[in-house]
Amino acid sequence: MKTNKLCIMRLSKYKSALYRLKSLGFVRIFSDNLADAVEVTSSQVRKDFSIFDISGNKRGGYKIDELIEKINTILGKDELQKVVIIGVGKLGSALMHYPGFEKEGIKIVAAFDIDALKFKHKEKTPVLPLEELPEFVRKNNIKIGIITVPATSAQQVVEIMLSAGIKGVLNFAPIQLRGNDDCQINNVNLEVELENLIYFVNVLIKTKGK
Amino acid sequence: MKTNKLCIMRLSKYKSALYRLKSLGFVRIFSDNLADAVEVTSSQVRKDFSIFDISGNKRGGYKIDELIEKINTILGKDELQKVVIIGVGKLGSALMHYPGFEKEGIKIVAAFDIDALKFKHKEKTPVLPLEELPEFVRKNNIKIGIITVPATSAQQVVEIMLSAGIKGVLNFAPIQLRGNDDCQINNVNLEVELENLIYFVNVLIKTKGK
DNA sequence: TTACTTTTGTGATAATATTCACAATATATA
DNA sequence: TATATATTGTGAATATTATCACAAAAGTAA
Ligand SMILES: NC(=O)c1ccc[n+]([C@@H]2O[C@H](COP(=O)([O-])OP(=O)(O)OC[C@H]3O[C@@H](n4cnc5c(N)ncnc54)[C@H](O)[C@@H]3O)[C@@H](O)[C@H]2O)c1
Ligand SMILES: NC(=O)c1ccc[n+]([C@@H]2O[C@H](COP(=O)([O-])OP(=O)(O)OC[C@H]3O[C@@H](n4cnc5c(N)ncnc54)[C@H](O)[C@@H]3O)[C@@H](O)[C@H]2O)c1
Repeated sequence: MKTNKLCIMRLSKYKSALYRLKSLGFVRIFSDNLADAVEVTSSQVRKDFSIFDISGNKRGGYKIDELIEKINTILGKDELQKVVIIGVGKLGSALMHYPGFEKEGIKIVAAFDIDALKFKHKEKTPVLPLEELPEFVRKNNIKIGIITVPATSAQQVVEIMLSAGIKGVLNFAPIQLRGNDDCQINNVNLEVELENLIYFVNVLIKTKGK
Repeated sequence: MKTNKLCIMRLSKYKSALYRLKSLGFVRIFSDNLADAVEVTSSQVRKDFSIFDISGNKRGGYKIDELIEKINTILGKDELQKVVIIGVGKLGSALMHYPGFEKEGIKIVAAFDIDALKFKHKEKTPVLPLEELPEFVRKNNIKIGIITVPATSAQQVVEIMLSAGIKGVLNFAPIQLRGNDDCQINNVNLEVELENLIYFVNVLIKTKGK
């Protein structure tokens, strides 16, 4: 079973589109419709599905409910995913209180900081001292953590997370983190995203000029 | 000149690594060092450079200052990039006040919302009514906008932006936006990012089990 | 029931992206 | 200055990803 990051991201997008289409009253769907919704080709959709042995009905398409369920299973969403956030600054607290994650079965169960002013032991999503992270992670069997600390602290934080047993990190600090083979580190680098956009807009403007 | 999105993103990362290496006292750099810093292969670095006719010295590597300048030129960073934000909620205001963009020559010059409670006409980065966006964009020759409104408003907002003359959109709403050939729309979908991470962590845990 | 149409599923093919490998050459060394 | 060595720059080779194209299957209509 060959998979790659882009393929998995497309699965997420298919799922999201399927929820929308379902709420619009659709019960069955064709690769064509999904392709439109996600802006890929229909053979891309079918190929992605075939990689995961998702099959529909020739001429009948796919049943939306079944499809959503299969994709959720592939994406490991059968159970609620518990996630912690490290760094409760501007970005961290925006993420912490974002209701969109819980709708997707992702629950921010706690956050950690080193600034005592940020601590909130009694909230439904507590903000705790960083020292308590290892114990919390072990007790609650947390696998995923989000890093929203300044770049200068990020490497140090990731090391604490790894030794606590975290297996997956989503890092927002604009710096390349060193991990190990036991842990998947993905980066969201918004400076890079903006620069990329600026580049392609410049290309666009130039090629339109002629 | 063949380019692709990943290659441009790597250029951004090289640049970021170069600033760091420079601050550490380096003056010259080899493809090998950069490769380490960005976690790619050294031939990837050299190939990326050769695509843009960036050349170094055989045996002498690259001069950091020249390299930074060349990459900045490619990325269109010779002049300050003015950007607007639409949607001053939790995420939008985090981005609006993030100093990291200005360091990279990206300036958030104004934000727009429909909620009168958010308006701030007198701040250095004003929050203005959405109706004023078209005029502001034209007067200030803005090319880039960031969408941080709820998914339900995003399509409507992007249409206003396009007709105002915006050429590039960074969209944080978890929905596929329709644009046109005159405009580059890039998406940052954090739900998708997290789901992706969860998938690969599950793969990791499974393969470690055996 | 049969002919016709639509859509899937997938091997073959094409396009893209990365790595290899090595000649060319700039610098260091003796 | 001559020799040794490290590093670039890039075609060729490989690997990865996406598209094509069509046989097979399933629904529809007559
Ligand atoms: N704010 C944005 O819009 C934005 C955009 C792009 C990238 N980022 C990146 O995201 C990260 C957070 O940005 P922010 O604007 O929220 O910063 P911030 O300064 O508002 O918040 C950082 C938080 O991390 C905490 N912290 C610092 N060191 C820590 C440590 N060792 N352990 C635990 N907590 C620690 C601080 O107490 C603070 O609460 C930064 O790396 C930044 O570069 C932010
Ligand atoms: N907060 C997060 O951490 C987070 C994470 C992932 C994705 N997102 C996405 O980012 C977007 C913003 O999230 P948020 O948490 O900041 O939401 P929010 O509700 O805090 O803020 C939304 C803002 O947009 C404004 N708005 C609504 N309709 C508008 C319109 N038509 N024109 C201009 N402004 C309008 C609202 O007045 C509000 O100020 C959403 O699409 C959300 O799905 C947010």
